[in-house]
Amino acid sequence: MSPKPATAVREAKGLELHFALTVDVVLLTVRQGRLSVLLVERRNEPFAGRWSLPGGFVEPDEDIEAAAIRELAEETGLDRFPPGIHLEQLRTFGRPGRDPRGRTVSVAHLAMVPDVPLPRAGDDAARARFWPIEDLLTEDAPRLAFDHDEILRDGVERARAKLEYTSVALAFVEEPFTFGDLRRVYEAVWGVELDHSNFRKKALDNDGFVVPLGREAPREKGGPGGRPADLYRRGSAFWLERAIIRPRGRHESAAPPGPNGVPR
Amino acid sequence: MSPKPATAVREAKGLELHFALTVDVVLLTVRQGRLSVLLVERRNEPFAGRWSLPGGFVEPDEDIEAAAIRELAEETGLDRFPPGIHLEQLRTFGRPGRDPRGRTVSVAHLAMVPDVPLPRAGDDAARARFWPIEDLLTEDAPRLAFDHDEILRDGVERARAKLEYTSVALAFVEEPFTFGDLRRVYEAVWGVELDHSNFRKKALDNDGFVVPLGREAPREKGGPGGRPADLYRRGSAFWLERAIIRPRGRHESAAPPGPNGVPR
DNA sequence: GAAATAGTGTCTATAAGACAGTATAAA
DNA sequence: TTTATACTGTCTTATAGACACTATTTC
Repeated sequence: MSPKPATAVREAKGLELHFALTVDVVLLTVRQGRLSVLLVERRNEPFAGRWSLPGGFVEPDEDIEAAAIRELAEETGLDRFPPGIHLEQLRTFGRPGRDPRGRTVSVAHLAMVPDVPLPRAGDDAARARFWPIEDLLTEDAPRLAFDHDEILRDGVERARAKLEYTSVALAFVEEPFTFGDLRRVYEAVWGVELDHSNFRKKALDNDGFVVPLGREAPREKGGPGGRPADLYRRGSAFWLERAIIRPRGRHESAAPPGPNGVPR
Repeated sequence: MSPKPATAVREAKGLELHFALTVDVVLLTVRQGRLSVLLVERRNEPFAGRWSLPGGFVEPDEDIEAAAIRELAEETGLDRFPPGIHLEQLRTFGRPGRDPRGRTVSVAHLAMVPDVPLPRAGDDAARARFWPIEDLLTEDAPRLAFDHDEILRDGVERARAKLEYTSVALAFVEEPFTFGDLRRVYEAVWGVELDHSNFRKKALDNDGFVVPLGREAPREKGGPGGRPADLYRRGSAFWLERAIIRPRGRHESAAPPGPNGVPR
């Protein structure tokens, strides 16, 4: 089915077009051992000068996911997505009043990428940079534009949970990678230290998670010493047969009740 | 912040309102030992006469979740939600062309309720009834309106997964309930048989999952015999400390790749 | 009595976690 | 040599699953 022009849509019988639709993206990466998110400094009102998640309006005949990819490219210069990138819908935020300009509904996305080069600022963003999560989810952190603080918290929690039972951690590393690389991803996202030996055992217990390349990584000169590590590439499995569970309380606490008085 | 009238919204600077916004609800329940979903027969075009998920347009100044609750009430007569009901966002569907009338974006929701009385048809729906899931997810099942087949599959899979690591199964039972009641919920949603003894052990291992009431249920006359069961009510925990895992392959298979070539 | 359902306990296989020991590199 | 990292194996404990046994009801 081909999309209709906006004029035809507007005149369609019984269809009232009251909403502006946007996409926002929580783009996570691991840099220098810290889970970080890409933020852009807003150039225009509302919230000019405030930091926000990259995003923008969906075009009238554009698919939602395509809009998320396009906005990432326009605002950050990430115009060619690295292989293995993960992109999924997070949740849709549509509280009346969340945008002072009027009724906008935002489909939030979660993306995970390897440690890519620093993005350049695009048309809509004055500046774009990665922020360590630990510098944002505190009391005295800068408040983000719109309801992006809430979206960011949702995205981080989704990522932390999803590392347990899927292979999305692989989206954070570039091939080939070592078990050390992969373990440091888990440690950065979860903010914990993991036992080398047990981590390897659990990862290898999951068929199709990682594939050994049978070679050894040369150590970088100037770095620390140590035995060269075996190299791996991403396997084909998405769901892990045996979850790699976070140490301690697997889920921190009970979720806050939603508007209906029900935990989400 | 108070919502603005639609006219003000439409004239807001730089805000083009190209989208109609709808909500759809996958309302699940367990009836006669079978996981079932509420469907309504459409009265109006498009897809008049086809079965669809209950749902409809979000009003210009209405919160999205409130719209989901309102539509359920209007279309099904479920105007007073039973206590313990669960309602959460599922995913947003916005492919251009999914609604032949023009560009509509639907925020799909997942709801779980106890075995409530048969709903009555409302204004927008000719008929409303519960359909067993097993009669819908097969090859020769009736095709639902719009992309509701896909939404339904998403909702059922979400519910099946969420029974493992949260207490949402409690949304399917009325208080007080027995371990037999609760076990039959898991069996119906997962389509498996569970060992009585081990199920009880695992449920009781989770603090705050269920609370014993210290009384015994009288057996119904006319039914099968058996020792009267202890009664329980819902506990306060939402996340389960120790997941109650499905037998066999916990996740059936790898997810199909999304538009970006990446599993969701 | 038989059949059905509920509650309790026990045994075994497996998985999780702690940790010791060996291997190979840089400085 | 010391330090740092990687790989391998072992031991203990915890959990999962199978299943036996008892308890209390209907028919």
